[in-house]
Amino acid sequence: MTRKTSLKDIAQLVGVSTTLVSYVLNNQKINRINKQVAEKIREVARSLNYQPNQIAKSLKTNKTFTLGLVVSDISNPFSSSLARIIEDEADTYNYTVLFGSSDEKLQKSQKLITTLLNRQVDGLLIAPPEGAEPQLAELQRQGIPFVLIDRYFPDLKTNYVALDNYGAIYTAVQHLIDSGYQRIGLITFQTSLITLQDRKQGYLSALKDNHIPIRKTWVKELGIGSIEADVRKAVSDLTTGPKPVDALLFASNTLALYGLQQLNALHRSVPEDIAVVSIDQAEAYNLFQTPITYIKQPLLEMGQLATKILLNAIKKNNTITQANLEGELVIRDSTRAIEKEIMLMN
Amino acid sequence: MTRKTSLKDIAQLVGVSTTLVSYVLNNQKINRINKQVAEKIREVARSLNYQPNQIAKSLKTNKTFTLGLVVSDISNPFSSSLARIIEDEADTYNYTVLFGSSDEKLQKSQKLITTLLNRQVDGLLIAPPEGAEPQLAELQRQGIPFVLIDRYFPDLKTNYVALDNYGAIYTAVQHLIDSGYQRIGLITFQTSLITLQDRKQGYLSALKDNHIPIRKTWVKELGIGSIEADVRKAVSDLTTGPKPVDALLFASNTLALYGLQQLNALHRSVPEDIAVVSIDQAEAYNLFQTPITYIKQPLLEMGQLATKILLNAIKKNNTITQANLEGELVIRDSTRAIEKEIMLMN
DNA sequence: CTGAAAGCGCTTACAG
DNA sequence: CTGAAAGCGCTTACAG
Repeated sequence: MTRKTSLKDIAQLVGVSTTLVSYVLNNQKINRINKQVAEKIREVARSLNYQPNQIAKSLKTNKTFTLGLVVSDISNPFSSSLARIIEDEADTYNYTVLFGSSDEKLQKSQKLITTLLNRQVDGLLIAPPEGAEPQLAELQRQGIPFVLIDRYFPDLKTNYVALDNYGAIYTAVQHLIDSGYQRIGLITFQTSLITLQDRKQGYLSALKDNHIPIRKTWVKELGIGSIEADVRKAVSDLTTGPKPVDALLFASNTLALYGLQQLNALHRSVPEDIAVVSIDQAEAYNLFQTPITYIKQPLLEMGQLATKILLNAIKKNNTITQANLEGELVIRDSTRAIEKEIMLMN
Repeated sequence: MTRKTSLKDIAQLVGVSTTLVSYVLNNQKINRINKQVAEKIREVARSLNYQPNQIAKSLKTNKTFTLGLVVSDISNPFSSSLARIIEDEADTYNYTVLFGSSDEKLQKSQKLITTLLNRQVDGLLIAPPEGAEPQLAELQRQGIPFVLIDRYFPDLKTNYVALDNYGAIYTAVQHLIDSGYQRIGLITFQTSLITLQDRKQGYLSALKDNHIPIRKTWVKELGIGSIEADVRKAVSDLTTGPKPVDALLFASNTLALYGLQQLNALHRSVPEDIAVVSIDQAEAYNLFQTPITYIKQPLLEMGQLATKILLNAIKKNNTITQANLEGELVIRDSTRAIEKEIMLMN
């Protein structure tokens, strides 16, 4: 690689000090500098196609204009959509984004954080896996600016931006009930993460408030082992037998994707045989036999707000911001009110 | 942020020079160094939780162990899947990935490349937009290591890893013909990019080799304006009228996603009314009324190979590698052979 | 076996 | 209005 031109090259060509070149190209103390000299410097810089070495700049200024993004898996549509929004927002402030996937593993998450910090990112956006409290507490202790996205820990006083999970699911279940569904199953992950816990809680509260007795068998909490097989089995279990559920709530897009496939495989009609609600939008829902009612996450707001909070934190603004944004229930055909046999029998 | 511990801190505490500390922590000249001193240095480093400042290291060594990834849009499943594979492969060699989305725009692509280079990435992985030849030629002139992914330019002697687009589509069309389809429509983008040109060429050649006359109206080349509306119109045009096509080939996952929705809207049965083949896998295809036959891109091989080639190029290996990888035609129900009325009429 | 010193490419307080 | 000099945190050729 041919050596890039440096401040020194320009200084020598113009016959001035690097100090002056630096000031001019950074538009500093510009009113004190001889106009002709400044113009000459700019001209030479242009002709040599000067590009500042950010690394050198960073070493001196202790700022890299780089953000670290730790998601669960960048190939998941939720993560990649968020990544795109963060990229755009960061770009507005001349920041670039380094990313990594933790695969919901504590160790990978820790390794990523360390790597990103060694690369001197100015701050971190993190979707932390279950049990990440100690890692995050350590970051806090070190005074490193970070914002959690999608997930957070109630015991940790950190910046975060997440969905109002409780409210979103509550609304969805209420909508199902209002549409005449009473036997509502929930397929979710088995995890202590507040995100999923709140979703379950929203479901339970909505049932309770509507005086619908809660049945343990209606809630399927899946491990992170063989998701596809587990979802398929859960769907079969819930929709088969003498008293199948009449509605199904999926607590994530991955769960919904596999669950809907299983409903296809079982030749269930939606919503005639069973109503369906999912969380997270996915292009895929549009290809299903029936358009799916879903809870739309405010991804744009989430990504932009998280980035803004982080940039503020980097600027030593020490307020803590915690945001639980409202989801939007997008009602489509999969939760249409159905004349129920059970009603006809009454 | 509390100041991080530096080499100097360790040196002072142990009572040696930073030179020695640097050697020990980098396992250099280790056989010449006093074992006890080395052990002491390691111990202190550990106790202070020393983390080297990569920025300082980079400035000196001129290596950042960072790769720049320029995709069209990180939120597109094709890009994000590739990003994930590249991330994992890069991580194997202790590299981290900076990413950016060009949105198929020359100017954004150029700006991204400049930004990434200013951040001193060791090399670039680029999915270039149409017309990027001059940008890339300039990179070549500067001796900057890079590898193109998914797209490339025949006139440019650069590293690239892409699909054998011609072969993949040829195989798909042959498969359609073998299944009894004769009136095959192609929906693609209007672009000079070889990727899409080869796809069209594969389609045309397969028809020709099978002595099926080529009809211009069967090929819809869409601009990048309002994709969804254009796809829907193209699908309607091709499947309506006195002589509709009996099979439809989508040249990208986005096209397929919208096209399939339109087939749903038009109440067309697949494959009874019309057969469908798409390129790129997408989870979505599984939710469609009929599982879709598609050309599976070898994403894993593509991402890994591209990363390996780039890392080799960074190590001053000057061979140029150009790879057109084979796609795999995954045959499913959407191209099942159908008893055709037209055949019955014979 | 060990260390003083130069230098990577910048920024910036200070002096004139 | 301008420049010499120090320094960011490392690495490494060189000398002893």
